[in-house]
Amino acid sequence: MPRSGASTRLIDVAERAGVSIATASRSLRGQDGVSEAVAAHVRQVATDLGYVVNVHARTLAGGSTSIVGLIVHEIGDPYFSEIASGVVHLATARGLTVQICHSGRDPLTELSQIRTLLAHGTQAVLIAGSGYVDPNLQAEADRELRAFQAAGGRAAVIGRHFLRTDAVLPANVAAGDAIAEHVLSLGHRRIAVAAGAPMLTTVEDRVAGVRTACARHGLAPEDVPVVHSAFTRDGGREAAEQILDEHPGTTAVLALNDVMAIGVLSTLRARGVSVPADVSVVGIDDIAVAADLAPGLTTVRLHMTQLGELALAMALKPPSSRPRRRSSGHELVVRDSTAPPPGHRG
Amino acid sequence: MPRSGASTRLIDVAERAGVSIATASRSLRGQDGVSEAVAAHVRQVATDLGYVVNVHARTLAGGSTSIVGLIVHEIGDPYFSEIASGVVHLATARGLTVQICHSGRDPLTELSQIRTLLAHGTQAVLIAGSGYVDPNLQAEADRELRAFQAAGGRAAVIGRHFLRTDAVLPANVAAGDAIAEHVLSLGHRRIAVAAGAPMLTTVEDRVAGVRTACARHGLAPEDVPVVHSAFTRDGGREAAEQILDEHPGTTAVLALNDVMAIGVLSTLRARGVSVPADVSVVGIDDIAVAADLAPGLTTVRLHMTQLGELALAMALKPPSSRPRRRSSGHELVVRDSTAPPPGHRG
DNA sequence: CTGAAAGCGCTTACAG
DNA sequence: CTGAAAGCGCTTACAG
Repeated sequence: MPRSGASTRLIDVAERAGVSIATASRSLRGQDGVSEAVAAHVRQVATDLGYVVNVHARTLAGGSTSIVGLIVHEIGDPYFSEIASGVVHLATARGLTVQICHSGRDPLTELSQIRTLLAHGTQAVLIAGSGYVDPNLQAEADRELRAFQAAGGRAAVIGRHFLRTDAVLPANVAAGDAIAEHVLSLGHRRIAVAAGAPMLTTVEDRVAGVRTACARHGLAPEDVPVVHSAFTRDGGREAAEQILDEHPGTTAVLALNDVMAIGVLSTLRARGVSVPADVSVVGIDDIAVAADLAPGLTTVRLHMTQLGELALAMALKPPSSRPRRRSSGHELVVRDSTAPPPGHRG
Repeated sequence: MPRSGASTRLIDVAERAGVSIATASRSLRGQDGVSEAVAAHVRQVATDLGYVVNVHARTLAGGSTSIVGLIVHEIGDPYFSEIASGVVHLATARGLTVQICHSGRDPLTELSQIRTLLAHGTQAVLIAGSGYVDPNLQAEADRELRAFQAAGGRAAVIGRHFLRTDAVLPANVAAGDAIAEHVLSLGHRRIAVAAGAPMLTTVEDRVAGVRTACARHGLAPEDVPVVHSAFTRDGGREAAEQILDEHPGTTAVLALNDVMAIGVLSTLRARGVSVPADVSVVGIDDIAVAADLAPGLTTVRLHMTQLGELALAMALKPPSSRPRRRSSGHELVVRDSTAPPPGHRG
């Protein structure tokens, strides 16, 4: 492994500058308690020698880390890669490095990733991705994060989690409401929902929003079938197949995220169902590619890049006595995948 | 900052297991020189206590690091998020954590990211994304990486770089050849290329492949205009506009990556040009969404996830005396965005 | 303002 | 097979 002994150490700088390592350390960190002349000299020597602090030694000795941990379900998923992009951009601007882990939407994996990040002495950990409906699933993670925060660490989540941390809350309920309201006001009454796993709070919240809008229009829960599948493109395919088979006559499919909507569109295309002439399709998130699908996907913009930036910004602020919560903006983006139902008189 | 004292330490495990920290350390690392019974007991205790090794202490003490650095142009770009996904998956399986940095396709930024990663004592650094046509742009980076590797660090790149490291070479020339050959054999002769910045070796190589195929079919370089723009979706839009304006009569647009192809499709749609009836469009990469565009994008599959895994796997092997090179597989994936040119007798 | 010294948590010769 | 001890490079009380 890279022997740090191979490179310049603080003691080399100190000796060359004719001071103690304590003084050298203080000079380099810009702490006061050192005469400016000495400090300047030390800094010059350090530059000449190409000195770079050993992060491990610094962290172990109690100095601050410059690492931020980010846990995502899967970095290949556009929702998460857009969040990650926001995090990395802000982190870079602040001189921080980002460590990325996969949770795979599994509470146990998530816990072990949290532990890894804490062991790496990250100064902040960010958890992107849905929480779990059953609070017990995150109880252990909550315990770890509280201890971490009690010791001065920082944490923030994106989504509704049962964790005592700062949180950025995507407008999931409002988004569910908005997509349902949109198709309802177009005249649709035979609506089906392509949803991710029911254990996810994101799914629960988006379904709740859909239900609210439906109720407003006089549709009972049993009138609107919800098909649960994986919260992925392939999950969307499966959900669409099930909807077509079990609920023929459906005129609008509400996919609870854009990647599922992509799967839904794929299945409809394969089955020769025209969108939006026969069936309207809606998503949520507005991932970058949503505008470029054909038909362009009607969806709700959740500003993932901003979500990521926001979460990191919160985590970097001094902690408040109680966890902060911030909601993200959201707006319905109407494109070409939705229209009035067939035979509808507009 | 997060005091690691807040969490379980090796000495806690050792005490609880009734052994010395030396024995505990050896047990946990699976080193021999410990009776299996003792080792098993220690491991059990560690698990019970939720012990996670402090990476900084381990590294400082001379153990190996468990961090891998990954430099990408931009994690929000599907090409890179798919590579990152492969890297993170393999890394997780090997008990490694991945640090991600953005290069922004800028040599200077890239250099500073390399420096940061080295200072963090990563055991390996992976550079994904194109190299630069001018070797001088990476001379300093090369120097740093050589020193790093001389000291036992590992490095690998994805793409053609002027760096003395292991390398995974995406089949860029072959891919360029394949897409050109495909449209040429469909009968197209009025072909234009939507390319990224000419300073990138990836662009240079893909253009070279295109030229080769064109030459085979009797087309001179001046017969095939190459429009350079940003290697992004918006770059694709701009390139397509320029092609439509300056080269009317073009029947096939070769976009040098899928995100540019998405931009090209977007512009064609906006301008009312039908794909593939009026104009055929091809991409390269086969990002996940390529299959779900409408029309489905004809492209060359480069297996980015595997590229990422491969690069990490190489970097994790013991170094060879001279840099290794591996080429990736590639295959033309014909979908619905290509057809014979208008009026062509098949 | 400056320095000697303890200690962060771990690994690895070196002894037993 | 097991343990006591040195040491990795740094930071930070604690003395001067």
